[in-house]
Parts: sequence; structure tokens; C-alpha cells
Amino acid sequence: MNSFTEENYLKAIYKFSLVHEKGASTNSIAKALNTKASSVTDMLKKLAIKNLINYKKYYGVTLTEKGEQIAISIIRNHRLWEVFLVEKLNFKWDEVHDLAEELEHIKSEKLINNLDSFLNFPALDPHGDPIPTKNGKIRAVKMIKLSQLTINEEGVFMHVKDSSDKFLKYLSKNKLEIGTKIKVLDKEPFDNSFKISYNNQVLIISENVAKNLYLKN
Amino acid sequence: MNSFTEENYLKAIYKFSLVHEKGASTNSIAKALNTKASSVTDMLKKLAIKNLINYKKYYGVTLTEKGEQIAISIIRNHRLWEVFLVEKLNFKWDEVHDLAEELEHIKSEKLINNLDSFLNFPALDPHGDPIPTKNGKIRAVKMIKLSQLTINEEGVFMHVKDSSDKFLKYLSKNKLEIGTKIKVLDKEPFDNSFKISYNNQVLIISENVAKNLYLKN
DNA sequence: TTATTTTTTTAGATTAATCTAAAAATTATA
DNA sequence: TATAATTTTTAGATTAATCTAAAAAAATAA
Repeated sequence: MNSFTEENYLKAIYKFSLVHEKGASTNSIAKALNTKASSVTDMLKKLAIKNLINYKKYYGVTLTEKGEQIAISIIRNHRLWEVFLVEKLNFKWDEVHDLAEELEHIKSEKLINNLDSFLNFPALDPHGDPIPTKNGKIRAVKMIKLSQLTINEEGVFMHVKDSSDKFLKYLSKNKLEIGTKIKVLDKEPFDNSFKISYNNQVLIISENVAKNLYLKN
Repeated sequence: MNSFTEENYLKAIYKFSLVHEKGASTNSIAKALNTKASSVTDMLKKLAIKNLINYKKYYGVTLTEKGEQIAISIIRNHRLWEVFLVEKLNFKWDEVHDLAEELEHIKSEKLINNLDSFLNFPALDPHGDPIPTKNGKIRAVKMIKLSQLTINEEGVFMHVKDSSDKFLKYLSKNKLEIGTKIKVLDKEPFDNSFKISYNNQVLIISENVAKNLYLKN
């Protein structure tokens, strides 16, 4: 059995693995979990002993098969609880995250499978993220390049094709993060650039950028 | 904010207060929580500092107003989750306790009040125990003296009228505890004694005892 | 009312998760 | 490639909850 804390580390590492292939750095985990790098190192040692991560000092970490399976099952729990809160208990989609963070750690196969069935086996959570199946499969979500949107359409930024450091730095400089809701305000036929808005700001992006941002809508 | 552990201590003390007016002893709490007396002493000091219990060394403890209010709200959570698990997720009434023990500690007024409303404001949990209201009121449950039952009727032992030490010792000697399901096998018109069965045992009780055992059915 | 038994508390350790400050390794820069 | 800056790790503490063993207090029995 793993503690809530261990599970949160696994989740954080898993989420990084979706963006950077290389794995998560100590500092990135510390930032994600709001803790100190030294605490992260301690925990990484522990998780490595339990065979949940691949860890080599001074290098990033990745999840083992076993670690990934745990991370995915917690994400399944999280997303199913979010659906429950929104669909059955009348929560708004932006109010459910913190509660789901707590509910996700309650470990009972029967609980979560019955919840799944009660909710009619939803495929997506209220934020549009796919809900892993009971066997840990993550159903592919149909995504569309931002460049394919037309004026006034919107979508949620979900994935980048080019995951070079330069590109990711460009995104972070412009506060474009996974999960950001983006609306196309205008499209310039001359150079195929886009004028987009998100989080109350407006940005002009090049065709190249628009082709690398994947959204779901 | 109180830890899960602190909340479990408060709950245990509360449950004792329902049976013994005097309050819970260190040992009784240790037994209820499956821990050691020394651990209990440590925690009692902590809870006393937080003003959640009335504690005087070597004497039993009782809850303060504040402590009782917390205990009752956790019991409310517990019982509402039990209703949810049985009514919505198809659990059996004897499978829900441990899960509810975990769910009860998730603190969100909105969560629990919306759950209450979703479940249509149930008055009783699947075991027949009353669900405290949002303001901490515990609705009276209709109970009946064992002496009022007729042959073959049954009920769950819920309350004692006479809570003298002698009587409680008599009950504990005969393993008659709150929550025990009792069936009337026979009634002797001569002296109004009852032959009852519970937990696969049979016992003859006097009229006096039968008049002091309150059951719900 | 003294002696014995039981209960409760204290003293001192342990474990998980965290922290600060300092040391070591790696990466970036000149 | 040497030096500076950054990142990561180690060393040593801290806090919450627990434990064992011993001491102290209260309850029970002789």
C-alpha cells in the first residue's frame, strides 16, 4: 500500500512524462508539489526502492510499469469523481479539482467500478480529459490542430507536437499551458497567423505555432 | 484543521458518551481505536490544548461543545456516504463501513450538503442510525422497549434506560452491545421473562432487563 | 488500612514526511 | 576548458503519531 503522498509524486511524474519524454527533474517535481528539492530526493529514493520509478542520481525520473499503472488508476479515480461531482452533485467544472484530489486516494476497486457504472461509463471528465478504463487503457481523444479552427471556435490546449525546449519555453513565456482554453479571434490570410485569446489576454501566433498546438473541443 | 487521527479520537469519545455519561477512559479509547494507552494519553493532551475535550489526568474525558460538534459532523458525513454507497452504488449494508470511514474525513460543506440533497435528505443510514442534520441536530429515532416485542419480532439494540454500572456490566458479561440484533424467541407469561437470541446465542432475560433495553426495528 | 492489581501517565525511541543549510555534481558561460 | 551558476543530493533537525518499558496514581481485595 502506498501513502497519499507517494501517490501524488507518482501522479506528478506521470504528468511530466506526457509532456517531456525524458522524465521529470527533481526541481520540476518540487515545483509541481509545492515542496523542496531535498524532500523530492528523499521521496525518489523511497519510490525507487519500491520499484515504482527508474531513478539514477542527478538524472530525471520516469515511472516503471508498476508506477505508471498506479498513477493511471489514481487519475481514473480523480476523473470519475469529477464527473460525479459535476453531474450528480451540481458542482461547476472549475470547483471540483481539489475535492477530487482527496477522493482519488480512496482505494477500492469496487467503489470506483460501481461509480463508473453509476455514471454510465463516461469517456471524458468535465475538463474534457479522457478517463482511463478499468484496465488502465487511456482512450484516445480526438484532437485538432489550432490551425484547423475557424474564427470564433475554441478549444482546450492539450498537446504539443514539437516538444523542443525552445518551443516549450516560448509557450511558457506566453503562459500557454496544457489545459488553457483558447479562442480564435482572427485569422490572417496573408501569412496564416492567428489572433487568439486565452486567460484574458490576446496573442498573435505564427502559422508554425498554430500547427503545433493540439486542442480538443 | 484537524487530522484524520484527531477526528477518529473525537468520534470514539463521542460514541462512548452515548453509553456512559461519565466519559471515556483512556483504555476504552485505546481499545476502540486499536492503539495503546500511551498513545491515547498523548493525543488527549493534544486535543485538550485544542479545547476539543475536557481532560483531567487519570479521569475520563468528555467532549467540549466544539469537540462534539466536530464529532457529529463527521458522523453525518459517514452516514450520508453509507446511504450513497448502498442506494446509488449497490453496496450491501454490511460492506460500507470501512469505505465510509475514509470518505467521512473529506471536509467540504458543499460536498456533504449537496450529497444530502442528492440523496433526498435521508433520516437514517443503512444500519438504521439517524443522520445528523446540517446544524448538528440528531433526529430522535423511534425506539421500542424489548418488553414490547412479541414472539418472533426482532430489533437492533440501541439504547439503555438504566445505565448503572451494574446493568452495563451485566450487558457486557452477556455480550449484549449496542448494535446487536436481537430476536424474541419466547415470552413467559408467568414472570414476563423473555427468551431472546442474538449472535448465535440464546439468553433468558428478566422483565426488568427487557424494559431497559431499547431497540429500533 | 495495607497490599495487590489495574489503569494511566511519563520517558525515551521510531517512522514518515518534511525542512534548512551545506556539499557535490551537472550545466552554462566566458 | 576553466569558471560561474544552477541543480541535485546529503547531513542533520523537526513534527505528528505511534510504540515499549518503567513509574505513578487509582481502584480493588485481603
